[in-house]
Amino acid sequence: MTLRLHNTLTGAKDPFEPLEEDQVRMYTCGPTVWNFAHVGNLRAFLFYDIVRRHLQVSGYRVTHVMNLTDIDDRILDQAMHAGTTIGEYTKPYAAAFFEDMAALRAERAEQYPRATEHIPEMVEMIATLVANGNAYVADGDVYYRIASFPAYGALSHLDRAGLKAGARVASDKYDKEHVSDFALWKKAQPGDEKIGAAWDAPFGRGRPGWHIECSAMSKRYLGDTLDIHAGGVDLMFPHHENEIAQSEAANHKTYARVWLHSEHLADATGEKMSKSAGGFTTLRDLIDAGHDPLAIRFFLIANAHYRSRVRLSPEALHAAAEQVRRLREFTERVNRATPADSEDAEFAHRIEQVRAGYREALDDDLNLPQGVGLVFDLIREANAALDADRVGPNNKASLLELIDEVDAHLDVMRAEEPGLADEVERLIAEREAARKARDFARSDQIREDLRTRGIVLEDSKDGVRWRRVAPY
RNA sequence: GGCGACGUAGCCAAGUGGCAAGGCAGAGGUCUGCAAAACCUCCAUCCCCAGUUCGAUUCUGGGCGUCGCCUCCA
Repeated sequence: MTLRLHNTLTGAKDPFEPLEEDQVRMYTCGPTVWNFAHVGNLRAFLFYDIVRRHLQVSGYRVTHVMNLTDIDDRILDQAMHAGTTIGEYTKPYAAAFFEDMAALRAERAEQYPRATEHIPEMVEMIATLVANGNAYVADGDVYYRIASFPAYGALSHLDRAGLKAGARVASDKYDKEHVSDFALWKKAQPGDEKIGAAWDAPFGRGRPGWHIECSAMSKRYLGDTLDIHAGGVDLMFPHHENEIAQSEAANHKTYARVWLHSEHLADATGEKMSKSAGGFTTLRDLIDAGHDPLAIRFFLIANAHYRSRVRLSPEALHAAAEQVRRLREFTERVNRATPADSEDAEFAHRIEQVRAGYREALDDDLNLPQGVGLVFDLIREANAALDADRVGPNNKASLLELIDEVDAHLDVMRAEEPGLADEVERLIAEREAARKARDFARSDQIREDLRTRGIVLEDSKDGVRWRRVAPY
Protein backbone atom coordinates (compact mmCIF):
# COMPACT_ATOMS: atom_id res chain seq x y z
CA MET A 1 0.00 0.00 0.00
CA THR A 2 1.25 3.45 -0.79
CA LEU A 3 1.12 6.51 1.37
CA ARG A 4 -2.05 8.50 1.12
CA LEU A 5 -2.44 11.92 2.70
CA HIS A 6 -5.52 14.05 3.18
CA ASN A 7 -4.94 17.07 0.97
CA THR A 8 -6.94 20.14 1.97
CA LEU A 9 -6.71 21.35 -1.60
CA THR A 10 -8.68 18.40 -2.98
CA GLY A 11 -10.51 17.42 0.19
CA ALA A 12 -9.49 13.81 -0.40
CA LYS A 13 -6.85 11.30 0.63
CA ASP A 14 -4.56 11.51 -2.37
CA PRO A 15 -1.72 9.09 -3.09
CA PHE A 16 1.45 10.93 -2.19
CA GLU A 17 3.98 11.52 -4.92
CA PRO A 18 6.75 14.07 -4.56
CA LEU A 19 8.04 16.07 -7.49
CA GLU A 20 11.39 14.31 -7.32
CA GLU A 21 11.22 10.59 -6.79
CA ASP A 22 13.11 10.20 -3.52
CA GLN A 23 13.09 13.71 -2.20
CA VAL A 24 10.39 15.54 -0.24
CA ARG A 25 10.40 19.29 0.27
CA MET A 26 8.28 20.19 3.24
CA TYR A 27 7.51 23.58 4.71
CA THR A 28 5.71 23.86 8.03
CA CYS A 29 4.47 26.91 9.89
CA GLY A 30 6.39 27.26 13.11
CA PRO A 31 5.92 29.34 16.23
CA THR A 32 5.53 33.06 16.66
CA VAL A 33 8.03 33.61 19.42
CA TRP A 34 6.16 36.26 21.36
CA ASN A 35 5.53 33.92 24.28
CA PHE A 36 5.96 30.28 25.30
CA ALA A 37 4.33 27.85 22.92
CA HIS A 38 1.18 26.34 24.38
CA VAL A 39 0.37 22.66 24.17
CA GLY A 40 -1.93 23.24 21.22
CA ASN A 41 0.93 24.78 19.26
CA LEU A 42 3.05 21.82 20.22
CA ARG A 43 0.46 19.38 18.95
CA ALA A 44 0.84 20.88 15.49
CA PHE A 45 4.63 20.81 15.71
CA LEU A 46 4.58 17.17 16.76
CA PHE A 47 2.23 16.46 13.90
CA TYR A 48 4.94 17.76 11.55
CA ASP A 49 7.32 15.43 13.34
CA ILE A 50 5.11 12.44 12.55
CA VAL A 51 4.80 13.46 8.90
CA ARG A 52 8.54 13.84 8.68
CA ARG A 53 9.27 10.55 10.41
CA HIS A 54 6.82 8.61 8.33
CA LEU A 55 8.19 10.03 5.10
CA GLN A 56 11.62 8.88 6.20
CA VAL A 57 10.30 5.46 7.15
CA SER A 58 8.77 5.35 3.67
CA GLY A 59 12.17 5.82 2.12
CA TYR A 60 12.18 9.52 1.27
CA ARG A 61 14.90 12.01 1.94
CA VAL A 62 13.14 14.88 3.64
CA THR A 63 14.11 18.51 3.57
CA HIS A 64 12.01 20.09 6.24
CA VAL A 65 11.87 23.83 6.82
CA MET A 66 10.07 25.36 9.79
CA ASN A 67 9.97 29.09 10.20
CA LEU A 68 10.22 31.17 13.35
CA THR A 69 8.08 34.28 13.20
CA ASP A 70 10.07 36.80 15.17
CA ILE A 71 8.26 39.92 14.06
CA ASP A 72 4.55 40.61 14.31
CA ASP A 73 2.18 43.02 16.02
CA ARG A 74 2.21 41.21 19.35
CA ILE A 75 5.98 41.10 19.44
CA LEU A 76 6.13 44.82 18.67
CA ASP A 77 3.68 45.59 21.45
CA GLN A 78 5.50 43.46 23.97
CA ALA A 79 8.94 44.78 23.09
CA MET A 80 7.61 48.32 23.29
CA HIS A 81 6.18 47.73 26.75
CA ALA A 82 9.31 45.96 27.91
CA GLY A 83 11.44 48.80 26.61
CA THR A 84 13.66 46.47 24.61
CA THR A 85 14.26 45.47 21.00
CA ILE A 86 12.29 42.77 19.27
CA GLY A 87 15.51 40.77 18.92
CA GLU A 88 16.13 40.81 22.67
CA TYR A 89 12.48 40.25 23.45
CA THR A 90 12.08 37.13 21.30
CA LYS A 91 15.40 35.50 22.19
CA PRO A 92 14.25 33.59 25.31
CA TYR A 93 11.06 32.42 23.64
CA ALA A 94 12.93 31.10 20.63
CA ALA A 95 15.25 29.23 22.99
CA ALA A 96 12.25 27.90 24.92
CA PHE A 97 10.73 26.62 21.69
CA PHE A 98 13.80 24.52 20.93
CA GLU A 99 13.89 23.25 24.52
CA ASP A 100 10.24 22.21 24.29
CA MET A 101 10.79 20.43 21.01
CA ALA A 102 13.77 18.57 22.41
CA ALA A 103 11.86 17.59 25.55
CA LEU A 104 9.12 16.20 23.34
CA ARG A 105 11.67 14.35 21.22
CA ALA A 106 10.75 16.06 17.96
CA GLU A 107 13.36 15.53 15.28
CA ARG A 108 15.07 18.71 14.19
CA ALA A 109 14.11 20.26 10.88
CA GLU A 110 16.85 20.95 8.33
CA GLN A 111 16.27 24.70 8.56
CA TYR A 112 14.67 27.10 11.03
CA PRO A 113 14.69 30.41 9.16
CA ARG A 114 13.70 33.55 11.05
CA ALA A 115 11.66 36.28 9.45
CA THR A 116 13.95 39.13 10.54
CA GLU A 117 16.90 37.42 8.85
CA HIS A 118 15.15 37.28 5.47
CA ILE A 119 13.95 40.80 4.91
CA PRO A 120 15.76 41.16 1.55
CA GLU A 121 14.04 38.05 0.16
CA MET A 122 10.67 39.42 1.25
CA VAL A 123 11.34 42.87 -0.19
CA GLU A 124 12.34 41.29 -3.47
CA MET A 125 9.15 39.27 -3.68
CA ILE A 126 7.00 42.24 -2.78
CA ALA A 127 8.72 44.28 -5.49
CA THR A 128 7.92 41.56 -8.00
CA LEU A 129 4.28 41.55 -6.94
CA VAL A 130 4.07 45.31 -7.28
CA ALA A 131 5.71 45.17 -10.71
CA ASN A 132 3.25 42.48 -11.80
CA GLY A 133 0.27 44.48 -10.66
CA ASN A 134 -0.60 42.04 -7.89
CA ALA A 135 0.20 44.58 -5.22
CA TYR A 136 -0.01 48.34 -4.78
CA VAL A 137 1.63 50.96 -2.62
CA ALA A 138 -0.64 53.14 -0.52
CA ASP A 139 1.03 55.82 1.56
CA GLY A 140 4.08 53.70 2.46
CA ASP A 141 2.10 50.50 3.00
CA VAL A 142 1.99 47.79 0.39
CA TYR A 143 -1.12 45.66 -0.09
CA TYR A 144 -1.83 42.55 -2.05
CA ARG A 145 -4.57 43.12 -4.60
CA ILE A 146 -6.86 40.14 -4.13
CA ALA A 147 -8.87 41.06 -7.20
CA SER A 148 -5.77 40.21 -9.26
CA PHE A 149 -5.76 36.58 -8.14
CA PRO A 150 -8.92 34.77 -9.29
CA ALA A 151 -8.06 31.52 -7.52
CA TYR A 152 -8.17 33.23 -4.13
CA GLY A 153 -10.19 31.10 -1.72
CA ALA A 154 -9.55 27.78 -3.43
CA LEU A 155 -7.80 26.25 -0.44
CA SER A 156 -10.26 27.23 2.26
CA HIS A 157 -13.21 26.96 -0.11
CA LEU A 158 -14.40 30.42 0.76
CA ASP A 159 -15.83 32.55 -2.00
CA ARG A 160 -15.38 36.28 -2.38
CA ALA A 161 -18.91 37.08 -1.24
CA GLY A 162 -18.39 35.19 1.99
CA LEU A 163 -15.13 36.98 2.60
CA LYS A 164 -16.65 40.35 2.13
CA ALA A 165 -19.40 39.60 4.60
CA GLY A 166 -16.87 38.28 7.05
CA ALA A 167 -14.56 41.28 6.92
CA ARG A 168 -16.17 43.04 9.80
CA VAL A 169 -13.41 44.77 11.67
CA ALA A 170 -11.34 45.70 8.68
CA SER A 171 -12.24 49.36 8.51
CA ASP A 172 -9.03 50.73 9.95
CA LYS A 173 -6.63 53.53 9.25
CA TYR A 174 -5.33 51.92 6.10
CA ASP A 175 -6.28 52.99 2.65
CA LYS A 176 -7.07 49.77 0.83
CA GLU A 177 -8.75 49.16 -2.48
CA HIS A 178 -10.65 46.22 -1.08
CA VAL A 179 -11.39 45.28 2.53
CA SER A 180 -9.77 41.87 2.28
CA ASP A 181 -6.57 43.07 0.61
CA PHE A 182 -3.83 42.21 3.06
CA ALA A 183 -0.60 43.95 3.99
CA LEU A 184 2.70 42.87 2.46
CA TRP A 185 4.64 45.76 3.93
CA LYS A 186 3.74 48.09 6.75
CA LYS A 187 5.07 51.62 6.90
CA ALA A 188 7.31 52.29 9.89
CA GLN A 189 5.46 53.80 12.82
CA PRO A 190 6.91 56.06 15.53
CA GLY A 191 8.72 53.81 17.98
CA ASP A 192 9.47 51.04 15.48
CA GLU A 193 13.06 52.26 15.02
CA LYS A 194 13.83 52.09 18.72
CA ILE A 195 12.79 48.45 19.00
CA GLY A 196 14.64 47.47 15.85
CA ALA A 197 11.55 46.80 13.75
CA ALA A 198 12.17 48.87 10.63
CA TRP A 199 14.04 48.17 7.41
CA ASP A 200 14.69 50.03 4.18
CA ALA A 201 12.76 49.11 1.08
CA PRO A 202 12.07 50.68 -2.33
CA PHE A 203 8.53 51.47 -1.18
CA GLY A 204 9.70 53.12 2.03
CA ARG A 205 11.02 52.21 5.44
CA GLY A 206 8.91 49.69 7.29
CA ARG A 207 8.45 46.05 8.19
CA PRO A 208 7.00 43.00 6.47
CA GLY A 209 3.43 41.81 6.88
CA TRP A 210 2.97 38.38 8.37
CA HIS A 211 2.17 36.25 5.33
CA ILE A 212 5.05 37.21 3.08
CA GLU A 213 7.72 35.57 5.25
CA CYS A 214 6.54 32.05 4.47
CA SER A 215 6.36 32.68 0.74
CA ALA A 216 9.82 34.24 0.68
CA MET A 217 11.58 31.80 2.99
CA SER A 218 10.09 28.65 1.50
CA LYS A 219 11.22 29.85 -1.93
CA ARG A 220 14.70 30.55 -0.62
CA TYR A 221 15.18 27.10 0.92
CA LEU A 222 12.88 24.83 -1.06
CA GLY A 223 12.20 26.52 -4.39
CA ASP A 224 8.99 27.60 -6.09
CA THR A 225 7.03 24.40 -5.53
CA LEU A 226 6.71 22.53 -2.24
CA ASP A 227 5.70 18.90 -2.01
CA ILE A 228 4.06 19.42 1.36
CA HIS A 229 2.98 22.47 3.26
CA ALA A 230 1.57 21.87 6.72
CA GLY A 231 0.07 23.91 9.51
CA GLY A 232 -2.75 24.10 12.01
CA VAL A 233 -6.29 24.46 10.64
CA ASP A 234 -6.53 27.99 11.87
CA LEU A 235 -3.81 28.98 9.42
CA MET A 236 -5.78 27.74 6.44
CA PHE A 237 -7.49 31.07 6.16
CA PRO A 238 -6.24 33.64 5.67
CA HIS A 239 -2.57 32.77 6.13
CA HIS A 240 -2.15 29.86 3.73
CA GLU A 241 -4.57 31.34 1.24
CA ASN A 242 -2.47 34.49 1.21
CA GLU A 243 0.74 32.52 0.83
CA ILE A 244 -0.67 30.85 -2.26
CA ALA A 245 -1.75 34.18 -3.70
CA GLN A 246 1.70 35.70 -3.09
CA SER A 247 3.83 32.81 -4.27
CA GLU A 248 1.85 31.83 -7.32
CA ALA A 249 1.50 35.41 -8.51
CA ALA A 250 5.22 35.98 -8.03
CA ASN A 251 6.57 32.65 -9.29
CA HIS A 252 3.92 31.51 -11.77
CA LYS A 253 4.24 27.99 -10.39
CA THR A 254 2.09 25.79 -8.19
CA TYR A 255 3.03 26.77 -4.65
CA ALA A 256 2.33 23.59 -2.69
CA ARG A 257 1.09 20.27 -4.05
CA VAL A 258 -0.23 18.87 -0.80
CA TRP A 259 -1.66 20.88 2.09
CA LEU A 260 -1.88 19.20 5.47
CA HIS A 261 -3.80 20.73 8.37
CA SER A 262 -3.87 19.45 11.90
CA GLU A 263 -6.83 19.99 14.20
CA HIS A 264 -6.91 21.98 17.38
CA LEU A 265 -6.23 20.92 20.88
CA ALA A 266 -9.11 21.90 23.11
CA ASP A 267 -8.85 22.91 26.74
CA ALA A 268 -10.74 21.16 29.53
CA THR A 269 -13.94 23.02 28.68
CA GLY A 270 -13.84 21.76 25.10
CA GLU A 271 -12.96 25.11 23.56
CA LYS A 272 -9.98 25.76 21.37
CA MET A 273 -6.86 26.62 23.30
CA SER A 274 -5.63 29.99 22.19
CA LYS A 275 -3.08 32.47 23.34
CA SER A 276 -5.21 35.51 22.76
CA ALA A 277 -8.15 34.11 24.69
CA GLY A 278 -5.90 33.59 27.68
CA GLY A 279 -5.88 30.51 29.88
CA PHE A 280 -3.55 28.35 27.87
CA THR A 281 -1.29 25.58 29.06
CA THR A 282 2.41 25.38 28.27
CA LEU A 283 4.65 22.34 28.32
CA ARG A 284 6.31 23.80 31.40
CA ASP A 285 2.97 23.93 33.19
CA LEU A 286 2.38 20.24 32.53
CA ILE A 287 5.89 19.20 33.53
CA ASP A 288 5.62 21.26 36.72
CA ALA A 289 2.38 19.44 37.44
CA GLY A 290 4.33 16.17 37.35
CA HIS A 291 3.54 14.97 33.85
CA ASP A 292 6.20 13.07 31.95
CA PRO A 293 7.18 14.68 28.62
CA LEU A 294 7.05 11.24 26.99
CA ALA A 295 3.44 10.85 28.10
CA ILE A 296 2.66 14.31 26.77
CA ARG A 297 4.27 13.41 23.45
CA PHE A 298 2.29 10.19 23.27
CA PHE A 299 -0.93 11.97 24.14
CA LEU A 300 -0.41 14.64 21.49
CA ILE A 301 0.48 12.28 18.64
CA ALA A 302 -1.26 9.00 19.40
CA ASN A 303 -4.33 9.68 21.50
CA ALA A 304 -6.35 10.85 18.52
CA HIS A 305 -5.93 11.17 14.77
CA TYR A 306 -4.34 14.46 13.73
CA ARG A 307 -7.46 15.65 11.97
CA SER A 308 -9.71 15.30 14.96
CA ARG A 309 -9.99 17.65 17.88
CA VAL A 310 -8.60 16.41 21.12
CA ARG A 311 -9.29 17.68 24.60
CA LEU A 312 -6.52 18.10 27.11
CA SER A 313 -7.34 16.66 30.53
CA PRO A 314 -5.46 15.14 33.45
CA GLU A 315 -7.31 11.86 32.85
CA ALA A 316 -6.21 11.73 29.23
CA LEU A 317 -2.63 12.47 30.21
CA HIS A 318 -2.74 9.76 32.83
CA ALA A 319 -4.05 7.27 30.32
CA ALA A 320 -1.25 8.25 27.95
CA ALA A 321 1.32 7.84 30.71
CA GLU A 322 0.01 4.34 31.44
CA GLN A 323 0.25 3.42 27.78
CA VAL A 324 3.81 4.68 27.58
CA ARG A 325 4.66 2.72 30.69
CA ARG A 326 3.20 -0.42 29.18
CA LEU A 327 5.10 0.08 25.94
CA ARG A 328 8.36 0.61 27.79
CA GLU A 329 7.81 -2.34 30.13
CA PHE A 330 7.22 -4.50 27.13
CA THR A 331 10.29 -3.28 25.29
CA GLU A 332 12.48 -4.01 28.29
CA ARG A 333 10.92 -7.40 28.73
CA VAL A 334 11.58 -8.41 25.14
CA ASN A 335 15.12 -7.07 25.35
CA ARG A 336 16.06 -9.18 28.34
CA ALA A 337 14.02 -12.24 27.36
CA THR A 338 15.96 -15.50 27.04
CA PRO A 339 14.68 -17.07 23.82
CA ALA A 340 12.92 -20.43 23.95
CA ASP A 341 14.41 -23.46 22.21
CA SER A 342 11.86 -23.46 19.42
CA GLU A 343 9.92 -20.93 17.39
CA ASP A 344 6.18 -20.47 17.48
CA ALA A 345 5.08 -20.34 13.84
CA GLU A 346 1.61 -19.08 14.59
CA PHE A 347 2.97 -16.30 16.75
CA ALA A 348 5.50 -15.39 14.05
CA HIS A 349 2.59 -15.01 11.66
CA ARG A 350 0.78 -12.74 14.10
CA ILE A 351 3.81 -10.49 14.42
CA GLU A 352 3.96 -10.12 10.65
CA GLN A 353 0.24 -9.40 10.55
CA VAL A 354 0.59 -6.61 13.05
CA ARG A 355 3.66 -5.18 11.32
CA ALA A 356 1.75 -5.03 8.05
CA GLY A 357 -1.35 -3.61 9.71
CA TYR A 358 0.68 -0.96 11.47
CA ARG A 359 2.31 0.15 8.24
CA GLU A 360 -1.05 0.26 6.49
CA ALA A 361 -2.54 2.37 9.26
CA LEU A 362 0.30 4.89 8.99
CA ASP A 363 0.09 4.90 5.21
CA ASP A 364 -3.60 5.68 5.50
CA ASP A 365 -3.25 9.36 6.29
CA LEU A 366 -0.99 8.77 9.28
CA ASN A 367 -3.51 6.91 11.40
CA LEU A 368 -1.23 6.41 14.37
CA PRO A 369 -4.04 5.76 16.89
CA GLN A 370 -5.21 2.81 14.82
CA GLY A 371 -1.69 1.49 14.42
CA VAL A 372 -1.04 1.75 18.13
CA GLY A 373 -4.23 -0.19 18.85
CA LEU A 374 -2.88 -3.10 16.82
CA VAL A 375 0.40 -2.94 18.69
CA PHE A 376 -1.30 -3.16 22.07
CA ASP A 377 -3.14 -6.23 20.84
CA LEU A 378 0.15 -7.86 20.01
CA ILE A 379 1.75 -6.81 23.28
CA ARG A 380 -0.84 -8.76 25.21
CA GLU A 381 -0.32 -11.81 23.01
CA ALA A 382 3.45 -11.47 23.21
CA ASN A 383 3.42 -11.18 26.99
CA ALA A 384 1.36 -14.34 27.17
CA ALA A 385 3.78 -16.07 24.81
CA LEU A 386 6.71 -14.95 26.94
CA ASP A 387 4.95 -16.21 30.06
CA ALA A 388 4.58 -19.59 28.37
CA ASP A 389 8.17 -19.58 27.08
CA ARG A 390 7.04 -19.87 23.48
CA VAL A 391 9.22 -17.06 22.03
CA GLY A 392 12.15 -18.37 20.01
CA PRO A 393 15.19 -16.41 18.79
CA ASN A 394 13.52 -15.47 15.51
CA ASN A 395 10.30 -14.53 17.27
CA LYS A 396 12.28 -12.30 19.57
CA ALA A 397 14.13 -10.68 16.69
CA SER A 398 10.84 -10.01 14.90
CA LEU A 399 9.40 -8.42 18.01
CA LEU A 400 12.43 -6.17 18.33
CA GLU A 401 12.09 -5.14 14.70
CA LEU A 402 8.45 -4.32 15.24
CA ILE A 403 9.33 -2.26 18.30
CA ASP A 404 11.85 -0.31 16.25
CA GLU A 405 9.34 0.31 13.48
CA VAL A 406 6.75 1.59 15.90
CA ASP A 407 9.28 3.62 17.82
CA ALA A 408 10.34 5.27 14.57
CA HIS A 409 7.14 7.28 15.02
CA LEU A 410 6.40 7.18 18.72
CA ASP A 411 9.97 7.47 19.99
CA VAL A 412 9.00 6.67 23.55
CA MET A 413 10.10 3.06 23.94
CA ARG A 414 13.84 3.33 23.52
CA ALA A 415 14.10 6.70 25.22
CA GLU A 416 16.82 6.33 27.82
CA GLU A 417 16.28 6.27 31.58
CA PRO A 418 18.37 8.53 33.76
CA GLY A 419 21.05 6.62 35.68
CA LEU A 420 20.45 5.35 39.17
CA ALA A 421 21.89 7.39 41.97
CA ASP A 422 24.46 5.49 44.03
CA GLU A 423 22.36 5.94 47.10
CA VAL A 424 19.39 4.28 45.47
CA GLU A 425 21.49 1.32 44.41
CA ARG A 426 22.77 1.00 47.94
CA LEU A 427 19.20 1.00 49.26
CA ILE A 428 18.20 -1.71 46.82
CA ALA A 429 21.12 -3.85 47.98
CA GLU A 430 20.20 -3.23 51.58
CA ARG A 431 16.63 -4.27 50.91
CA GLU A 432 17.82 -7.46 49.24
CA ALA A 433 19.86 -8.29 52.34
CA ALA A 434 16.81 -7.64 54.52
CA ARG A 435 14.67 -9.88 52.35
CA LYS A 436 17.19 -12.70 52.53
CA ALA A 437 17.07 -12.36 56.31
CA ARG A 438 13.25 -12.35 56.02
CA ASP A 439 13.15 -8.94 57.65
CA PHE A 440 10.13 -7.90 55.57
CA ALA A 441 9.32 -4.91 57.73
CA ARG A 442 12.66 -3.35 56.86
CA SER A 443 12.41 -4.44 53.25
CA ASP A 444 8.96 -2.90 52.78
CA GLN A 445 10.12 0.25 54.50
CA ILE A 446 12.89 0.73 51.94
CA ARG A 447 10.59 0.09 49.04
CA GLU A 448 8.07 2.57 50.40
CA ASP A 449 10.74 5.22 50.92
CA LEU A 450 11.87 4.85 47.33
CA ARG A 451 8.29 4.94 46.13
CA THR A 452 7.75 8.34 47.69
CA ARG A 453 10.79 9.51 45.75
CA GLY A 454 9.37 8.30 42.45
CA ILE A 455 11.09 4.96 42.16
CA VAL A 456 9.21 1.70 42.04
CA LEU A 457 10.90 -1.64 42.78
CA GLU A 458 9.67 -4.86 41.27
CA ASP A 459 10.81 -8.28 42.40
CA SER A 460 11.17 -10.92 39.75
CA LYS A 461 12.90 -14.21 39.43
CA ASP A 462 15.66 -12.47 37.48
CA GLY A 463 16.29 -10.00 40.28
CA VAL A 464 15.03 -6.60 41.32
CA ARG A 465 14.03 -4.08 38.68
CA TRP A 466 13.34 -0.41 39.19
CA ARG A 467 11.71 2.33 37.23
CA ARG A 468 10.72 5.93 37.65
CA VAL A 469 7.13 6.99 38.16
CA ALA A 470 5.50 10.23 39.23
CA PRO A 471 6.31 10.76 42.92
CA TYR A 472 3.43 11.21 45.33
C1' G B 1 -25.62 35.28 8.47
C1' G B 2 -21.99 32.10 5.16
C1' C B 3 -18.77 27.71 5.01
C1' G B 4 -17.27 23.24 7.56
C1' A B 5 -16.44 19.33 11.18
C1' C B 6 -17.97 16.22 14.89
C1' G B 7 -21.63 13.29 18.29
C1' U B 8 -19.09 5.34 19.41
C1' A B 9 -18.95 2.16 26.94
C1' G B 10 -17.71 6.04 33.40
C1' C B 11 -13.42 8.73 30.45
C1' C B 12 -10.16 8.95 25.81
C1' A B 13 -10.57 6.77 21.05
C1' A B 14 -10.11 3.56 16.01
C1' G B 15 -13.20 1.67 12.54
C1' U B 16 -16.58 -0.92 8.98
C1' G B 17 -22.89 -1.78 4.60
C1' G B 18 -22.83 -8.14 7.58
C1' C B 19 -22.00 -10.57 14.82
C1' A B 20 -18.28 -2.73 17.37
C1' A B 21 -10.00 -2.13 17.57
C1' G B 22 -7.15 -0.32 21.50
C1' G B 23 -6.05 2.46 26.09
C1' C B 24 -7.56 4.49 30.99
C1' A B 25 -10.80 3.64 35.07
C1' G B 26 -13.70 -0.46 37.51
C1' A B 27 -14.99 -5.87 39.14
C1' G B 28 -13.36 -10.99 39.82
C1' G B 29 -9.27 -14.50 39.34
C1' U B 30 -3.88 -16.68 38.54
C1' C B 31 1.08 -15.60 40.22
C1' U B 32 3.79 -13.27 44.71
C1' G B 33 6.38 -13.29 51.82
C1' C B 34 3.34 -8.85 50.71
C1' A B 35 3.34 -5.98 46.45
C1' A B 36 4.32 -4.52 41.49
C1' A B 37 4.41 -6.20 36.59
C1' A B 38 2.21 -9.80 33.50
C1' C B 39 -1.75 -13.02 32.10
C1' C B 40 -7.15 -14.78 32.18
C1' U B 41 -12.45 -13.36 32.67
C1' C B 42 -16.29 -9.45 32.82
C1' C B 43 -17.80 -4.31 31.26
C1' A B 44 -21.47 -0.66 24.18
C1' U B 45 -28.41 -2.61 20.77
C1' C B 46 -22.31 3.33 17.97
C1' C B 47 -27.35 11.17 19.85
C1' C B 48 -32.79 10.97 18.00
C1' C B 49 -36.39 10.20 13.87
C1' A B 50 -37.42 8.73 8.97
C1' G B 51 -35.61 6.55 4.22
C1' U B 52 -32.48 3.23 0.88
C1' U B 53 -31.01 -2.07 1.67
C1' C B 54 -31.76 -9.02 2.66
C1' G B 55 -28.98 -6.27 6.38
C1' A B 56 -26.81 0.63 8.69
C1' U B 57 -23.17 2.53 13.85
C1' U B 58 -21.33 2.93 8.68
C1' C B 59 -25.20 5.61 2.87
C1' U B 60 -29.41 9.65 2.21
C1' G B 61 -32.77 13.35 4.43
C1' G B 62 -34.52 15.86 8.82
C1' G B 63 -33.89 17.08 14.02
C1' C B 64 -31.14 17.98 18.51
C1' G B 65 -26.31 18.96 20.55
C1' U B 66 -21.02 20.35 20.60
C1' C B 67 -17.15 22.79 18.18
C1' G B 68 -14.19 25.29 14.30
C1' C B 69 -13.30 28.99 10.33
C1' C B 70 -15.14 33.60 8.17
C1' U B 71 -10.75 38.69 12.55
C1' C B 72 -4.47 37.88 15.43
C1' C B 73 -4.18 32.48 16.21
C1' A B 74 -0.80 25.78 15.65
